[in-house]
Amino acid sequence: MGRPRNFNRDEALQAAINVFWKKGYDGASMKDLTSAMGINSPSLYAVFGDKHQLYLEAIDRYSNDDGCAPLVAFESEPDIEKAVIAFMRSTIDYASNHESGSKGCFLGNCVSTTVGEVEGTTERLQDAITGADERLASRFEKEKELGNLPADFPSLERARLMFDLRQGQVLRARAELDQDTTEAGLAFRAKMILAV
Amino acid sequence: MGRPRNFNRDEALQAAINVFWKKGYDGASMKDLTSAMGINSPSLYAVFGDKHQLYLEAIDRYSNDDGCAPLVAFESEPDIEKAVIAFMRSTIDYASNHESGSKGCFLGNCVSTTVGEVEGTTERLQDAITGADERLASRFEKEKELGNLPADFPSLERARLMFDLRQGQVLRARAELDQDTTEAGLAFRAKMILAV
DNA sequence: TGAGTTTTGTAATGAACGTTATTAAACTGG
DNA sequence: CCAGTTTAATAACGTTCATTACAAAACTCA
Repeated sequence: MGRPRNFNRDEALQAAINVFWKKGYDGASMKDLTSAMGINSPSLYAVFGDKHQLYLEAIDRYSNDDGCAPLVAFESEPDIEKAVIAFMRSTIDYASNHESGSKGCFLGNCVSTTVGEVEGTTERLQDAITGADERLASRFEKEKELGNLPADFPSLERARLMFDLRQGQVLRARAELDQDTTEAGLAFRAKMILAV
Repeated sequence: MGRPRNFNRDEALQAAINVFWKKGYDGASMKDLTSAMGINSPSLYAVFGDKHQLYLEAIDRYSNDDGCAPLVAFESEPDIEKAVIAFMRSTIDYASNHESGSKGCFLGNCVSTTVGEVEGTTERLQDAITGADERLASRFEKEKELGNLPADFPSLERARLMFDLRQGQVLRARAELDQDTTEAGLAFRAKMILAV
């Protein structure tokens, strides 16, 4: 069986992500996947291997793309305090208003459901978490060099703090709780993260 | 079909919780459930209705029992700062070393996988979250009355902060990341939560 | 002990699962 | 326009799913 010709592999993968995101690994049936991706099952097997490989590829793709939207927001705002707020606001927005209609964070769902259950997920998801920690921390380090943060600022510790807070916001979004409530107190959180 | 006589309903329900916790709603097969619960499927249907009702009952039971172990730890420690630390330490310990071998938090998994997908879960899980917020906040209010916290202390906001932090710790536990790393910086978090 | 009822175990149900063989269609180069 | 090859769709595979009918065993109370 050869590969299909005129279809967009990236779009199909994105569609698969949305299905896995909404229904989980076990909850997503091949029928759910193929109909969302606009291909038949033989094509899916030809292009992606099988359901399991497709899932791993979905994780990789999301990790390098959508998943780090808040990180990008954090890195592209020059002022560090505004950057922290941008990170959290982006998290909330992304987790509540994603175009696919899915709520929360795909990677967070993967952690909840497949670590220790589906082969190959643990390493990927651990890397995603520690990678985010380090990426946040490196921005803090840069600010220290610039003199915008004190020399004894514990970058990694605060990066983890920031990331942990994020998970609570994601949980509330996924539970479809009021988004405005979640936004309240955001300024204090930013100050706190940056406090010595 | 009548109800089985000599088996412990509570133990069976707890076993079901552990299966759902580890495998999720879709991932848990009736075979997984019945063999863990030590009953045959006809008995399960007689006692709990069906898989769906069993799941809802598992949520209720966990909400009123295991799920609030950190809340109890928080409420039973007299000193408020130590209480905050006790809450977080209990969270970490519970999420990493539960006797069942399951990692993270069952309710967190439920939110990730079944809100909007399995009927009856959304209200329950929303109540669990906001209920925890309020229970934490009420302790803060009590401390305010006692003069241990300033009169303008924003109890609910800090309760939410505390709960959100918890989710990050739970995520790391579920991802099987180093527990000690998660414990580091705990003292700062407590001070921060209580800061004006 | 023995009739009647309740509990337990087995087995069968139809549907849906992931996966693949097979057939039909579309495109290619000559 | 036709032979050869690549892509798409259908249909079938065996398995497992949640659920239930049914048969065997155990207990209750006389």
